[in-house]
Amino acid sequence: MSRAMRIGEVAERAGVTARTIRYYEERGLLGHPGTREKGEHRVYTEADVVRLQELIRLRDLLGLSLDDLVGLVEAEEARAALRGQWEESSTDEERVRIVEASIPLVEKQLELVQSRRDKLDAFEAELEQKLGRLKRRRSELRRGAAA
Amino acid sequence: MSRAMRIGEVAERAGVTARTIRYYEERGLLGHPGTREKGEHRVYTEADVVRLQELIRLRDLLGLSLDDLVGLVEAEEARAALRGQWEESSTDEERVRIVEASIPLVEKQLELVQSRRDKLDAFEAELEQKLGRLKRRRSELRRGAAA
DNA sequence: TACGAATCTGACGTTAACGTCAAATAGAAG
DNA sequence: CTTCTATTTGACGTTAACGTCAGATTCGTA
Repeated sequence: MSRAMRIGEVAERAGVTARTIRYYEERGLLGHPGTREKGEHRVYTEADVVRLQELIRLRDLLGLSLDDLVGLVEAEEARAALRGQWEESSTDEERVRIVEASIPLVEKQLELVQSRRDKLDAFEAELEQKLGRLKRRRSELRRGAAA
Repeated sequence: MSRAMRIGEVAERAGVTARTIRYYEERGLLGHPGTREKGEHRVYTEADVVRLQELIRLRDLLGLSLDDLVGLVEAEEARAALRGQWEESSTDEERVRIVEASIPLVEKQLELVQSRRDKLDAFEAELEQKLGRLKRRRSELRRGAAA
């Protein structure tokens, strides 16, 4: 198990405030529901930090809203729940199910990232064309002005 | 000259509302200041549509705030103003200055787009690694479960 | 066990980027 | 000139994503 941490440390490592973390939990993005008495301090692990950092990244790089993020996470958990009903046998099967549930989530994230990158590629190409036209036009004008 | 248009048509073509266009003008991003009597309808050209679409794109793809966009645009106009003081001679020199003023702006946009794309590339690579690990782990677990 | 720093739980405040509404007006069409 | 629709200005409303504050409480430490 990784070292236990409290909200302040997690916030600092993820580059957000404690308020943000509480708000994300309130929205259902973070935290282990039902494992904390009212008033107790929240306890996090290394995996939670990684998770939070991923969410922040999706938010910042793709501009996803918290609703979007909730959608992603819920899709993950819905799959996990469906799989969970089907058969609850050994501990190894349990792990398989966890792994299988997270694969479509990562695939979805990949789609989002790639789609955005494609759009940026197209934008970049247009800007380069435009820059080329401007530079060409500039030298043409300079030639004309010098004549 | 390209066909003249009013705010409704511009809004539809750019995929925004008229309110957004007025707000952008209020923030100094759009419109030709001092060329309209109070109460008159706003008149736009094809170039204005292109300009607006670019702003929308920077906003949506990069998540730039209106303050960010104002910063970009002001940088452009500041250069144009500086250049304008220096020498005001012929009409051709005028055009050179306009072209020269817009080059750094396009370059700045290119930087922003490329920087964002780099980050997305890195994110994409990480997600693919993660996906590979998950799939490998899945087949390992299945093998173990079958034994 | 007493202390002090960090955390907890409400609750209300803030900002950007528009949405919405009303009354007046502009401008194209007949 | 009338009519009708789109537009204008001004003002207030809305939402997401936290910020901020206060008083109570928890938890590592001396």
